This record gives sequence, structure tokens and C-alpha cells, in this order.
Amino acid sequence: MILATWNINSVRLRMPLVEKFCLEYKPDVLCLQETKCRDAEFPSADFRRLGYEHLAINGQKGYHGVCIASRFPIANVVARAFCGMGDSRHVAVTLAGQGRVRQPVTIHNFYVPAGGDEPDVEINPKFGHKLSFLDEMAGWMADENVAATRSVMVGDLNIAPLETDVWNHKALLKIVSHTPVEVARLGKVMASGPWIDIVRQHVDPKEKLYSWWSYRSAEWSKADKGRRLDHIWTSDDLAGKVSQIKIVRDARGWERPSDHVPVIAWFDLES
DNA sequence: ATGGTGGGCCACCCA
Repeated sequence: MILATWNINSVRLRMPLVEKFCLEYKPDVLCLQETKCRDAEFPSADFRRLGYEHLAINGQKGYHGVCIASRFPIANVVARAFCGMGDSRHVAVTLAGQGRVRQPVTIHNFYVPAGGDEPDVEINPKFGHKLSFLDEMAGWMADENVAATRSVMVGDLNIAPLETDVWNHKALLKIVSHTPVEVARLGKVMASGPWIDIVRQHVDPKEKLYSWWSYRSAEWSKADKGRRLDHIWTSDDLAGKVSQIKIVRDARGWERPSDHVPVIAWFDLES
């Protein structure tokens, strides 16, 4: 089972890139963030044509929006609202246990608030919202035992936790996405269950690794001022079933790209 | 320290 996560930054605008990616990497399950359209405007027919007949969409007009597109049947679709707001930042499904997925697997797809520019809750409510969102995630995941067994959590978490998840650790310590306060909050989310950062299990933490490069930086590849904001975690029972990981860096150089690139995990769930 | 570039959508919001 091939699972991918990608902040697409407008699914309608970038449907040609979604198609290119799906034809090249053949993900069975594709989790998108920042779809930026209402459910009725989601290009569902295009996904069905590509073989993704099972869609769980949680969209809203103009902002945010997440979806899970699957070749396998899905059940138990849940879209939770966080922080008492109407933002579409979460959707979850369970893949039925059949065929190449022998037993059910639950997948959570998150788009964590970016948090604004100033890492100070006193003057920046967006930063407060981000921290509250993470606290609520941690509490809810612990209460619901989300990570207990056969679970995957993916998404744009808008935090680069490790020193090697950013191009310059010292320079970014006061930059939202890499502040110690956020990294500690993300640590609490991870401690809400037996979660494993499966990408870092496959890529040495000493190696630099990014999934996002700002639109504002010229020559993104040469300057390489990236951050690893996009994540795939699994419950510990699934960690040994991941055979390969890839971050599709090339996608940042495609025509009219998203500022994020896909992250892919290959699972062996047949045994 | 500043401003740089992209979304949605039509005055600015967001990243």
C-alpha cells in the first residue's frame, strides 16, 4: 500500500500536477492539504478518472481544506473541528481490511495552523491558535487512543522539529515553525500514543531533509533554504511494515508548483 | 531590517 501526503495549495489549480504525480508514483491513498475549495467544487470526477473512487473531503471556501483520496474502500469518515472554529483542518478514514490491506488501517490527515509571523501569543493570536490546536490534538489523540494500533497520521504540521529539518537551526530558532515552544508542543502530540516518525526512521536524523521551500526565495534549489513541515507518523505496530520513504523534491521544480512537495511511504500490509 | 512570491477572489485575507 502506497500512501502519500501533499500540501497542494489549491487542488483545482494544480490538478494537472496531481495527475502527473499519481501516474508517476501510483499512490493508493493520497492525503491533500490546502485544497482551498468547497466540497461541491472539489474535482471529484478527475480523481475518480485517476482511479480514486473513494473520497473523504473536508473543504471550505478559499482557505484550508483537506481530503483523502483512496483506491481502496473507506469507512468511518470523521472530520473533527478544532479550537471551536469551523476551519477544515482534519479528516480521517479507515481502510477496510481486504486485498493488499489485510486488516483495517485508520488514517488521520491534518493541516495544522501556520501560526503567523510573530512567535508570541501576547501579540499574535495566530500563534496562540497554533499552540491551542496542538494541545487539543494531543489531548484528543490521547483520549481517543488514536495511535493505539494500526494508525497513520499525516499532514502539513507546519513544524520542523529537528535541527536537520531546517536549513539553519540557529537562524530559525525564533522563526515560527521551528521555535522550541512549537517543537515541545509537537512532542506532546507525539507522546499522545506510541507514534513513530516513520520518515526519520528511514532517513538518518543527521541528514538535512526538507519538504517545503518558500515561494519568496529565488533559486529555491540552489539556495536550498527548506524546512521539513510535512510528516508521516505510524503507530509502532506498523513501523516495521514501512519498506521505503521518499520526499519528491523534484516536484518543487514542476510547472506552477506548490511550495510543498509530496512525502510517500510504502507499506507492506499483506502479512 | 526588509521584502521578496504565490494562493483565493475582487478588498484584502492567507501562506
